[in-house]
Order: sequence, then C-alpha cells, then structure tokens
Amino acid sequence: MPRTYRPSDHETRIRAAWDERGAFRADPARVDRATAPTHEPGAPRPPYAVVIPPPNVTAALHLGHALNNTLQDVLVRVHRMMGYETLWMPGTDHAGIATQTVVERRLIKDEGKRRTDYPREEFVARVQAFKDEYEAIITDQLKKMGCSCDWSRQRFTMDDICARAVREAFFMLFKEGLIYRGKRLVNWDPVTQTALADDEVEMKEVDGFFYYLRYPLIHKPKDFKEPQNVEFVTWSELAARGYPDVEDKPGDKPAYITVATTRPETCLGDTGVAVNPKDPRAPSLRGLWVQLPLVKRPIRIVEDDYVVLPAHMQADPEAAAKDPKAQYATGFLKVTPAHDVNDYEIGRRHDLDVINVMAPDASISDQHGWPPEDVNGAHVFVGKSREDARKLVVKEFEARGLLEDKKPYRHSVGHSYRSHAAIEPYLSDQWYVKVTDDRLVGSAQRALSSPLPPTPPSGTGVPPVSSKPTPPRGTGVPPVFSKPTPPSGTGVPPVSSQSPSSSPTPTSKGIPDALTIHRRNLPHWQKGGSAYFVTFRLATSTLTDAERRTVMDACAHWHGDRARIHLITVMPDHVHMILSPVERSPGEWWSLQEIIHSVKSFSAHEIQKLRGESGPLWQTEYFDRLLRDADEFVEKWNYMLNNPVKARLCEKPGDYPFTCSPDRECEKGREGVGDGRDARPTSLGRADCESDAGDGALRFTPERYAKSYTNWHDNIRDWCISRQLWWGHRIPVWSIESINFIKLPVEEFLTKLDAFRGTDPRHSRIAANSLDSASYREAAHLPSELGEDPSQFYAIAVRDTSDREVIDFLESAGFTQDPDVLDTWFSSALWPLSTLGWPDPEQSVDTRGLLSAFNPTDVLCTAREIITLWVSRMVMFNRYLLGRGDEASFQPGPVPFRDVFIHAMIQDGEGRKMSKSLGNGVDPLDIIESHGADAMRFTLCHMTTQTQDVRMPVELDPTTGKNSSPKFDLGRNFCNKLWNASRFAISILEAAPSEETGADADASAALADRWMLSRLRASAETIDSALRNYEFSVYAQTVYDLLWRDFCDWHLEAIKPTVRESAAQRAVLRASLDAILRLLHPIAPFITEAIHERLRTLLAPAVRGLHLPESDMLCLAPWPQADESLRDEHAEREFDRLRDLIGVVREARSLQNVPPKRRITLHLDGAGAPDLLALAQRERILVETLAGLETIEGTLPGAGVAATALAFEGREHALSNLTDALDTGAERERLEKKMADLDKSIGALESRLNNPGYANRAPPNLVQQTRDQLESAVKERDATRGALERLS
RNA sequence: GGGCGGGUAGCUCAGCUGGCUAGAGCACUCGCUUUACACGCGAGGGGUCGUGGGUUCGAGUCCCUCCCCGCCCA
Repeated sequence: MPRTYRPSDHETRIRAAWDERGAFRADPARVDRATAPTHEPGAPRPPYAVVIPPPNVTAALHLGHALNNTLQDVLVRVHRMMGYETLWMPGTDHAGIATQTVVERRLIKDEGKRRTDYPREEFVARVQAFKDEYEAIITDQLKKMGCSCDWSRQRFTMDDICARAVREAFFMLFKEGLIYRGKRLVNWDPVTQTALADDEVEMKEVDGFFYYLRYPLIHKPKDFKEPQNVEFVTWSELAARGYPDVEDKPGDKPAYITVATTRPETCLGDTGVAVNPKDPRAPSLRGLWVQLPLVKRPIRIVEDDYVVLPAHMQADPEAAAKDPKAQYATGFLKVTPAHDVNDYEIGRRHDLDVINVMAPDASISDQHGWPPEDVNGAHVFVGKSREDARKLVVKEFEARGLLEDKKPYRHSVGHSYRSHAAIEPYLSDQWYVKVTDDRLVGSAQRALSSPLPPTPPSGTGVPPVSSKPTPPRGTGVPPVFSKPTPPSGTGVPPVSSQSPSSSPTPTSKGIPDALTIHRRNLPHWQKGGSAYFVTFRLATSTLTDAERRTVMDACAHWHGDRARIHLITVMPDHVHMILSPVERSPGEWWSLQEIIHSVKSFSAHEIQKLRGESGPLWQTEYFDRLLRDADEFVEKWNYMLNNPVKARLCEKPGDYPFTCSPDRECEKGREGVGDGRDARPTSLGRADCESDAGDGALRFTPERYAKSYTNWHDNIRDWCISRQLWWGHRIPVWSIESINFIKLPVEEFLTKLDAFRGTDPRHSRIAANSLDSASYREAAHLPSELGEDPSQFYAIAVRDTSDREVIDFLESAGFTQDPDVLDTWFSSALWPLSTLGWPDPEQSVDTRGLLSAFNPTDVLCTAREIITLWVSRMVMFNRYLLGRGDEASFQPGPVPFRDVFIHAMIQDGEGRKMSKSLGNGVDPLDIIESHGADAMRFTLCHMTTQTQDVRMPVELDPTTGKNSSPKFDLGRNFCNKLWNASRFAISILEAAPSEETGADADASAALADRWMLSRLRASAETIDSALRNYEFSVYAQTVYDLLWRDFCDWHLEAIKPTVRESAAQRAVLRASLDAILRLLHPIAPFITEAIHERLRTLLAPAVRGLHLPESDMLCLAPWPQADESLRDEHAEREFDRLRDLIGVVREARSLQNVPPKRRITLHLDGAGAPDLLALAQRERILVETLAGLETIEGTLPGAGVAATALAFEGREHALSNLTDALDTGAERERLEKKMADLDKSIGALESRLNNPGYANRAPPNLVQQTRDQLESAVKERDATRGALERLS
C-alpha cells in the first residue's frame, strides 16, 4: 500500500464494483413493514426509502447539492448496513421555465434564432437534447460523489412513468373540481411572457418615485356615452359640502383630489379612486366622481379602509411617523384593478370595472381588454413600453398642470426569478389548483406532528423507527378541581363583587377553566396540583405606584406564555400571586422557579431602568404553596384582596389599584393568542399513526421549520399551474371557446361524451368539468360588463393523451388542446408517487411493488428554501391522491415522508450565497479531483450543524484557476490518517502466523485493548444517537476522535511493543479497525471500501461482544453492534490515569528540552502512592514507550542525583537522567508557572466554598467534588513548592 | 413590519436540561524526519463568550434591552 491515500486510484474501481454487484438495487418483494431489520439473505425486512430532491437539468451540481446528497447518502448507507431494504430513488427535474430559458439563450447565441423560429416539436427536441446532456452530467456527478442511489430506477419528471402520474393527478383533480380555469391577476413575466407562481417572484428594492397626480372632481355623469360632457365640481361647491381646509382655494375653479402613485402609467386603466372611510374628507365626497385625466373616463370614488391615511390624520402620530407609506400618502388611492393586486381586491369589493391596458410584453395596448371607445385621448400611449409610457404620462400630466409633486421613494418590487424583469400583475386566463380546499391544504396542515420529546438513547444498531408514543392528552390524571366546591360561608367571607372586572370573586362557576389542566411529569415538589399561591419580596427598597404598575405589567407579559396568572396583588414590599404553570411542550410544564424568575427578572429590569440604578431588586427567596382544592383557592384569593385593606392601603377589598387578574384581562385583550389553547395540531405521537391515514406523522428537523410550514399554509392562495411555455407537461385539456362553436349536433356530441365518460368513474376516459356559470364566475370574480360569457367556455380533460379516439373526436368537434404546460412543481409535487409507479405500479417491471413497499418514504432531505414550494405540495398531493372518499367523506392518504430534514445552506467566507455571478462557487468535481470524494463528504458532514447557514471560506487556486476551500484539508488529512493507520494495522496482521482463524475468542485482557473496546462501544452509541437525530456533525466528529485520538494516538501507540507477539491483541486490532471502517463507511464510502478489500482477507479471531459479521462488500456489511459488556469504566479510569501521567512526563521533557530520543527515568513515590506505582508497573511497557522512559523506579531519587520534580495527583515524584546537565533556570520557570496556575485555581475553589450560599444550596455531590478538587490542588501546590525549594 | 437563525481563540465552528480552570480543526510558536502517517508526532501561546442590565450560591448557557450580520414572509 502506498504511503499516502490517492483517491483516484480507488474511486472508479470501487464504484464499478458496487455497480456490478447491484449493491444498491432495492427489492420491494423483500419489504415487510412489520419485521425487524436483518441481513439474512432473502429474508423480509422493513423498508427505508428516500427520494432524491431531483436536481434541475438546467446546470451541473454545485456544492449545495454535494452537501444535500452526501447527507442523504449517509442516511441511506447507514440504513442499508442496519438491515433495512433500502431504496434511494434518483432522478432529475425538467425545470420548465429555467431550462427553456437557458436553451433559448443558447439558440440565440449559437444560431441567432428565437424559439418561435422553430416548430414547437422541434424546439422541444432541442431542449430534450440539452436535458440529455445535463442529465448525464448530473448523474455522473452524483456517482462520483459516491451516491448509493438505485441507478437502475433513475427517473426524470417528464419520462413516461412520471408523465402518466402527472396526467392522472391532473385528471383526478379536474374531475373533482379542484382544477379550474380563471381570469385572475397573475404574476406576469413580460420577458418570458409566462405566468409565474407566487414563489417564483423575488422582491427587490428599487429606487423609484411617488408621483402626485391631480384628478378633477366631477358630478356623476348623466350620459356615459359622452365622457367629454361632464360637470366639474368647484372648490366652493366642495366647501359647501363640508370639505375641510379649502378656504384658500379659488372657489370658482374646478376642484381636484390628489392621488399618490409609484406607477403613473397604470392610470390608463384606473376605474376608481379610493378613500378611507375614516378620512374626514370622505363624507363630503360621497356621491361625487372624478374624471380620469388623459383618458377622460369618469370613475367612481369608493370608500375602502385599505387606503392608508396620511400621517397627519392618523390617531397615533408616532406610529404614523414610522410608516413610510403614511409619510407619502395623500389619502387618495387610484384603483387599477387590472394592474395591481390590492387594487384588484378593492375593485372586487366595490364592483369596479377591470380594464387591462397592456399587451403580454407589458407595452400599452388597446387590444387586450381596453374597450376602444374608451381610449379617447390616450392613443399616444399605445405601443409604448411600461417605462416609456410612464415618462410620457408624467409629461402629459405636467403639461396639463396636474402633476403636483414627485418624491423619490425606495420600495420593493417583484421580479421574475428567471428573467429578473419586474413582474407585471396581469389579467389572464390560467388554470388553478384549488389548494385552499380542505382535502389539500387541510390535509397538509393536519399532517404536522407536534414536537416529540427527544428519543431516549438505546443500544447500537437499533433501528430508528418508533419512539415512545406520547399518551394522548387528558387521560390518567384527574383534573385538579374536578369537583369545585363553592366558597363556604365559614372563614373569611367572600368579597362582594363590586368591581368584577378587576377583582372577580371566584365561585364554583367563576373558577377559570385553566385550573383544570392536567398535570403530568411534574417535578416532585409540584406533583398533585396546578394552582399555586406565591409570595416574593423586595430586597431593600419599597415600590412606588409606577413601579407597582410595572410589576403588574410584568405579570401580564408572562401571563399565558409560561403561566396563567389568575390573580396578583402588588404590595409596596412584596407580591402575591395565584398562578398555574402552562405546558412548554406536551407533557412538560414550566416550573414555578422559571416563572417567578421570569417575572422578577423582567420587572427588575424595567424598574432599575426607571430608577436609573442597578443592584439586586428582589429577595432570592420566594414562598409557594400548592392550592389543594377550590376552598383553598378561594381562601387565598380573599386573603389577597383583603391584604391591602389590612395594610390600610385602601378602604375596602377590591379598591386597591394594584390587584388585578391578568387571566381575565388577557382573555379580552389577546383573544387567546399565546395562551396555549389554540395550540395545534394534534399531540399524537408518531407511533399512534404509524399505519393510519397519516395525521400527525410529519416531523421537521430542526423543529423550528415546522413553523414556516404552518405559516405558509395559513396564507395559502390557489395555485396557478399553467405556464405559457413549450417545455413541460402539456395541459391535458381540450377546450372550445363557446359551446356554440361545437361542430357536431349537440345530441350526438353529448351521447359520445357520455360513452367516453363511461358508467364506472374509475375508467372514465374524459372528465368534462363543464365549469357552469356560477362556479366559473365565483372562480373568476369577473363583472359581466366585460361582455364575454364565461359559461360558454367548455373544457374537457383527457385522461390518456395517447387516447387517439377521444382526441380525434374532440378535435373533429372543434376542440383544441390547451397550448400551455403545467408548472414544473406540479410534477415535482408528485415525485414520491410518480417515481414509485403511481397510479399503477404493476404496469411496468421497473415499478412493480414499489409504491406499497416504499411510500410513505422515510425522510426528505432538503434545504429550507424548498419548504413551502415543494414539501407542502408533496404532502397535499400524496394525501389527496392516496386518500379515499369524496368531498364529504374524504379520508386523506399517508404523508409522502415521515421526516423532513432541513440542512444548512453553504455560504462563502463572507456569508454570501455561493453563486455563479459572484464567482464564489465551488465545483464538487474539482474537490473530488483534488481531495477525493471521501474528503469532500467528510468535510461537508463535519460542518453540518443544526444552524441555518455554514460558512466556507473560498480561495481561488491561481495555478488551476479553480475555487477551493482550505476546509477540505480536514477531510483529506483524515482520510490519509485512516489510510496510514490501516496500512500499519494490515502490515501487522499480514505478518501474523497464518494459523489464526475466525474462531471466537475472548478479548485480550490488556488494558489498552479493554480501553479501546470500551471507547469503541461508547462511540458507536454516540453515533447511533446522532444519526437518529440527524446530527451529522456530531457523527463526523465522533468518528474523527475515535480514529485519530483513541485508535491512532493511543491504542496503536500503546500496543506497538506487544501486538506482534499477541494474537489476542491482533484480534482486537483487527476488530477495532473493522468496526471503525463500518462506522465511517456512510461518510467515506470509497476509502473504507478500499481498505476493507484488504482487511477482509486477513482473518483474526472475533472479539466477544463486538458483532461484525463478514460481508464481501463493506457497503453491504452489517452495521457494527457493540454490546454493553464492552463498557469498561475501570479500564477507562486506569487508562486515563496513565495518559495523564504520560502527559506530565512529556510536558516536563518538552520544557526541559530533553531530546526526543533520550530515554529517561521516572521515579514514582512508591510509598506515598503505591497504587499508582502498581498500575504503572503493571503497564510498564505502555508507559515507558509513550513517555520515552528507560525505566520506572519505585523510589524517589537519592540526594545528589540530578532530577526534576514531577507533581502528579498531589504527590511529588521525579524524573532523572533527563540530560547531562539540568537546566535549573528552565526548571524554575516551569515550576513557578505551575505554582501560579495552582494558586489561581485554589483561589477560585476556595472562594466558591467560602460562599455560604454555595455550601448551603448547591447539590452536596457538587460541593464535595469542589472540596476534592481543592484538596488535590493544594497537595499539588505543596508538592510543587517543595520541588521549587529543593531546586534552590 | 412579522417570523427565524447567528454574533464564543486570527479563521471555521462545538458547548444538550445553568456547576470549567470555556473546547475542536485550521492558522501561529517551539522541538522532532521516532520503521503507519510531515496530509505527521510531541509541547505550547491565544478568548472580560456582541452591549448593558436582571435572576441565581453560581450565567457562554435563563430573563429583559440595545447593537450588528444573514435568511424567510408581507
């Protein structure tokens, strides 16, 4: 074996071997969800499935993909080794608009031709060729990274299998009315001339202007046919109507209002002007109209509270000052329903016309919905671009004296993620998926599981399937006040409820519901109840009125979040509360300590700020009492109300202003927000729904991302799925503009249609969703004035687009296929279904059995930008399409995956995204070439923590001109270390006598071996738990330390002198290396496989307790299982002790400049530390080798021997024979530094122990530990001092 | 504006439910080509854990405030 690991020598060969072996081919026939994982050939086993987030065929993979796929490969390889039937489904995505754009650009560049210069089929063929090219590149990249996908089943979102799923999904949705056609404002990209989904629009800050345009006021026109003939409103008329602040206006001149807009050119399509009903000017404008300048269109004034009031009119000037819109607002908003989303909504509310004045390229046009008779004087604008039209419109307003002002304004404007052109809200016919239907969005929302408690650690090799089910809420523990008793007449009389809002008197009826929350898993001192009476006091001062108010606010602040605070009384020098902790997570409540802490901490901060002083405010101690029943609750309640009376702070109970009930007040003010009761979704544990429809089965890691998922669904709108492109799944709909145009006799047509529809809906060949006028109008929200009668439009979805009979019939009747294609995400949303053969897996050998075996898959591993786009849609489609029943009886199907793991995003060293334009991207293939795939993978895993972003400093290599990062050296060095350690181990094993066989043997009794096995066991446990929790960095770090620190630095070094003579040691050596290879394989598959090729030929007895069944290939080898019996705490303690001893010897050697090769003498104080001497002598060879000793003496050196002192474990030992002449200066320096360090730590330990609070309050074992530490430090110092004295 | 993440050694990051004298890798200094490995070995230096306050016997860790950086949504 060569001295350094050269990846290129191995990677290709090993990849070919995996391929040839069919190692990654999944067999659905072997899947049985009910069994345990196994490696038994042919035996059934549980599935583990992952679908690759299909990379776009637009471009080669970047480092983010490398990370994404490395993590998937790690998971997949681990589970394969654990004995799951493992499928990693690879594939690519056609990425409609992105790919089409790239190819169009290429054609322009290479051939100077546009898309429309080709027939559609030919253009699509060009894109297909491009796709083939990049699909091959991507596949090659993934293979080079070592991805263990089932390459025999690679898919593409437009291949036959996926296309079938797309058609069927479309058909099902269409048939059930969940796909509709609507005229809506879409995000229109005028450059690519297609609609975009909301999430394809990116917001960018743009410097623009607010233009202030004057619109003359007119009376309602008598005749709309004569727009010129209008009656203007004068200022004096307006003043007479009560219009404020117009005294200084010329009374006889026409009055106007001023609208503020950033897009003056859209005024051509204005159909109204809106004013806020709260605006003082609004009443006097009622019934008036304005005349739209330039066009001279009379338009209405409507009142809508969407309109922002100008800053000076707002009730809260401070808030207004912060609102930039209020600063710019005039209070009048021009309404252009066809060109602005908000205006569109206002238009809907007030039934305004919708007038489109633009062509698809965003130039001004009178051919796309602008009635020609309405254009009037605006002809000059027709044909101008948006930008030119804006200039011209402004100029025209200026020329007419109607431009009042123009102020610079920075605002964010939507831009196409593809063409980067500003998005034009554009009115057009599009197809929509009604995702707002409960069968879609509802299923997705309910899919989310509530956070589960962390999984308990378990032994190695245990499958990560089921965690302990969380018992459903509300069982087992009875409510605290299950039988509330009314306040009795005895004892303190209930306070009369004169001021019920501030001091409600509890009665059986009045006891807040929250008191009955069920308790479980409480700290011992909290067991048995939920309501507490709490008192805490001021440290020195008393509270002023304002400060008491602050404390009440503090309680309100925490009320609901951590506790329901039922009643609080703030006295001048103390505070009483009655409160109930709330759940912080299911089954876990906030502790009293935390709650009181929060209130104290929060109020102290506020009060100290008020006072301008600092220092402790509250006393540490607090008093709490569990309220056992309703009687006691009432008793304490009354006590608190009476307390101020007793203190003569008020006349009668209830009058004290610093008693309040946040529970009631917050109920009103906060509408239940944050009180925990609106918590959703269900608290069902995963195990509860393992086999059911899937509610509660979806889990995010890290958990915080569940929130983005939830938020997104809360604001979801129907999904526009049509794209005006050629590359993609063509919409399988044939339509006709009006049923009157059907070329066949109606009866004949309908009869034939019925025949195609069939009697059995499962076999329908068409779905004629007739879009009756009511539903169409509902969908389109269009006023009828447009003239078009939407109900005449007739669309038919064809189930199988190769069904010539149906298509020929439709086309002969005058129907044409929709020219548009589906949004790419429509097919992506089907990915976990389509790749597994849905709707009919049996139809193809490739997909047989896949769907039932592998859907739901186990994890989706992706970056966070994709949560909303993709995850949600996959969940909706999976649940909808695999669901059962009709709308009324709908039972959703399973989720497509159980876990969603969101990994970090890689940024460059400055925290910027890696991108082509910045030139800061790193090509994975460059790294594979220079450092090896394993090095890249190791580094990527190592840096994948649970944070959002990870930074990777990028450096340009001037010789190759390629970007790289020094971070990859970590992986390369690690691989090299493994290579050399293995080389060394193999050389030892090869030299061993040949009679050693694979028979079972007891582990070597040597300390180093027991220690190594114990470390191995512990590491395997850590790794298993890290993998269960997707903690890749912990995993990588643990293998790193296991190999480098434990195995190389200590174990190999320790056994060097003996291993060649000890078969038992060789067995441990072999087993340890084997186990490390297996544990590391998922991260670094090539190098481990390469070493395994050699190692597997070298037999040694197995080690009891460490299960490493043989396998011809490491990628199929069972995951190592280390029994609990290998745990050896005694060995770890002894070994650690020796390591420390070796450490101090090495330290002394280094500081004394002892030549590394010089063997010195260690004198242990055998009388003072007999056990240490015994241990050192028992492990003499180990200590001597690692510390560079000639010998270990059991006595201290005699007088006159040149020796240096060695303090260890509080005893004075010595080293001699260090050098011919001892450097006393260096020795003194060393000892003095040591003294200083010890003094410092002794000081710290003493002051801790001298603190009475510490001794009294800290846990006793901790205090004892501190005492021990102090004792040994003092001993050590004494020993060092002695050595120092002897030196002089 | 709302939500989320981050600010710990020169750099990249660990540090879970508060108990350290704050860790790792790279970089740096010193010594070593010791028969697995210089992509290495041994020894070291380097941090008032973004600011200010609070809670606590004890705060990198909990609470509040403010300041930076990044992402997502409006």
